[in-house]
Amino acid sequence: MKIKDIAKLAGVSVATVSRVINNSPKVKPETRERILKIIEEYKYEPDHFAKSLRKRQSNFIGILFLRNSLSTEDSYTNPFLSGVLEYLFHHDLKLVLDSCDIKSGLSHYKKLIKSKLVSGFIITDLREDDERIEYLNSINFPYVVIGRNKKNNFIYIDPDNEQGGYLGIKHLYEIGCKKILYISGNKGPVVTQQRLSGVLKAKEKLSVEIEIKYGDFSKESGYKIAKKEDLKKYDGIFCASDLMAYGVFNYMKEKGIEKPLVGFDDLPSSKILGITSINQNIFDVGFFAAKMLHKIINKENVKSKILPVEVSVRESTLKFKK
Amino acid sequence: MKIKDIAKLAGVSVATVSRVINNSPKVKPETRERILKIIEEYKYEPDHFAKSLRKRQSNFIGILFLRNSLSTEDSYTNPFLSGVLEYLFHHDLKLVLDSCDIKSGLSHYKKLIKSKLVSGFIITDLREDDERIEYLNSINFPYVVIGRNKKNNFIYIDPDNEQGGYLGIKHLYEIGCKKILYISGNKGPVVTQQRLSGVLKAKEKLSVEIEIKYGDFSKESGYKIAKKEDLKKYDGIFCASDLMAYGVFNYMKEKGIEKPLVGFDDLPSSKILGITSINQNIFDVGFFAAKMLHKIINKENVKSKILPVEVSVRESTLKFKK
DNA sequence: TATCAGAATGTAATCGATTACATAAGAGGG
DNA sequence: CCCTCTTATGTAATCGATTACATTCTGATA
Repeated sequence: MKIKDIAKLAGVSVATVSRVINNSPKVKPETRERILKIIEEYKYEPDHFAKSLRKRQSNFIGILFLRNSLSTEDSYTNPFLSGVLEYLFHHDLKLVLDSCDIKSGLSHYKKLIKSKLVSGFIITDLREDDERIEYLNSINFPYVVIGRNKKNNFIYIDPDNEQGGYLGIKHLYEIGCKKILYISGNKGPVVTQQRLSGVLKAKEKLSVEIEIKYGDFSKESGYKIAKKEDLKKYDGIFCASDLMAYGVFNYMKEKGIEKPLVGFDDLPSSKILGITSINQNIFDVGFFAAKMLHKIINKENVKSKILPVEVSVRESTLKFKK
Repeated sequence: MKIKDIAKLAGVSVATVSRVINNSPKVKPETRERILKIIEEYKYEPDHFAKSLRKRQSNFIGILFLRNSLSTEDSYTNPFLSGVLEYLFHHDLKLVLDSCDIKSGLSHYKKLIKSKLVSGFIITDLREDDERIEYLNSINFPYVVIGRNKKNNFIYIDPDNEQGGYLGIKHLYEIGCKKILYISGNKGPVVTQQRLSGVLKAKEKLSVEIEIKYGDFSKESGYKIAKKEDLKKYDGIFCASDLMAYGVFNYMKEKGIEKPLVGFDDLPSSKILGITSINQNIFDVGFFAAKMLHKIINKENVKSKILPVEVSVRESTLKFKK
C-alpha cells in the first residue's frame, strides 16, 4: 500500500494525498475527509525511507554507548533511556542505539552523520578533551552532552554535583555531626572536583570540621579507607559514591561500628541497604537531554542545564537524628 | 557528497561506483581500487535512506519498551541491550528503540511495520495471550520473543528458570539443608510456574523437605512472609526473586536470625549484600535474541533457545558450608 | 455574461541510491 | 582480419514519497 494506491482509491492525484498527510492547508475539507477515511481504512503509513529521503531530514537521534559499558552494575542507563524515550514518544522522534569502541568511536559517529541517518546526538561517556566534541563543533552538527568537562565548550546537561556535595555535609551537620570524614573520588573525573567543591563550600558555611581522603569510587577503596582510618575520630562519614559507602558499610558492620553514613548516586542497593544518599534525577537528565537536542536541531536557542539533586534520607543517618 | 560526485571524480558512471560499494564482482580491479581510494579520501558514505528505499530493505530491528517500565530498579535492560548491541555491532544492523503504552502498543508496532522502518522485532514484556504475537504471526513478520507464555506459539529465548529452581534447592541441599522454605512468586507469571517446577523436581530427586509459600516477587512480600513464618522450623530459605530475598534478609537482620538464604535473578544488590542467587546470563539473552532474529529475517531456520543459569555463590550460604 | 482572483488539484521533477538492460571493449579462435 | 563471447562500463528506470509549478475550477464582481 503506497501513496499511489490511496490516490487511486480516492480518485485524486498523489500530490493531494501527500498534502493531506502533511497537513497542507490548501486542500478542500471534503476532499481531505474522504482521503483521511481511506487512509484510516487501509491503515496506510508513508514509507519512512522515502519520506526522509525526499524531505532531507531524519527524525532519528542517536546515542552511542561504549561497547560493554552497559554492565549489570550500571543503574544509570535505564532511567536515562526512559527519560529520553518519554520525550521522543511525544515528538515523533526515534532513537537509534548503537555501540562503538573507544578507539573507532569517532568514525562511527561520522558514518551516522555522513549517511544522514541521524539528525543529532546525545553524547554520553564524556571524556576530558573529547575528540567527538571537536569534530561535531567543526561541522556544526547538533548534539547535547551528558556531563561536563573542563576543556571543551558545548551545551550540556548535568546533575548539580556541587550542590550534592553541599547537601551531603549539610544533612550530616543537621543531625549533629561536627567532625566528618569525606571520602572523595580519585582526582581524574570532573565530578570528583564538583562534589568536593560542594563539600568545601559546606565546610566553610557551616563551619564543620572535615577530613578528606581519596578513594577511587569503588567499593574496595571505601572498605580500605574505612579500615585504615581511625573511625572513632569522626561522628559522620560522607562518600562521593554509593559504592564506596557500601565498602564503608561492610567494614563497619564487620567491626560493629555505628556511624552516620551518606553515599552519593542513590543506587538501587542503597534503598535496600537503607543508606542515605544523594539522588540525581536521571530520568530528568534523559528527558531534558532529548528536549534540548530537539531544540538544537530546530535551531532554537538552548542553554546548558544543571539539574537539582536531593538527599534520599534513610536509616543510615535517620537513626542518629536527634 | 553523493555517489554522483564520486563518479565524476573517478571519471566513471554512478553504476560503477555503486557496484564497488556493493562488492559486485564485475568491476575491473584497477577501477575498483581507484574508486575506493576516492571514497576513502572523501569519506563518502551512501545515504542511508536512499539506499534502504531503493533496496527495499531496512537494517533496523526494533525494540519497544513499555513506557516507564525502565525503572531504576530494573537491572535487566542494561546487560540485555548490551548483548543486543554487541551482536548488531558486528552485523551492520541498527537498533531502533521506542516506547509505547500497553493500550496503544499494537498500533505502534503496526506503524513501524507499515512504514517499512524495521525488518524485525525483539518482543519484551510478554503477556499471556499477547495480541502482538497474534498480529505478527498473521502477517508473518519476523520477531523473536524474550520469555514464553503458555498460550502462543513462537520462537523465543528464555533463561532456564526451571533449572534455576532446581539448582537453588540443590545448592542448599549440598551445604546441608534438610528442611527448606521456598517463597514462590505469585501464580500469574509464567516464571513462577517454571521456577516452582524446578524446585519440586529437586524435592523429589534429592528427597529434601520443602515448604512452599507464595509471595509476589516484591521485597515487602518477602519480609511479610519471613515475619509470619516460624523460621526456626527451617534450615534454609530459597526465594523466587532477589527482592523477596532482600525482604527476608532485612527481617533476619532485625531479629538476629542467621539462616542460609538464596535469591533468584542475581540483581546487582545481591553482590553487594553478599546474597547467593541464581544468575541468568542476561547479556547472552540479548545477544542470542538479536542473532536469532537476524536469522529469522534472513529466512534461515531457527529453533527456540533455553539458556543455562548458574548459582552465584556468596556469603549468605557460603558461611554455612560444612 | 464576461472577467479574474484565489482556491483546489494535477503534472512532473526530485531526493540518492540500485540494477535491468544496452553497449563498448577486449580476448580468443578460425 | 573478422566474428563471437566475455567482461567492463554506461544509460536510464525505479524505489515512494514531496513540492515547485502549471492548470483547472469556483464564485464574486462589474
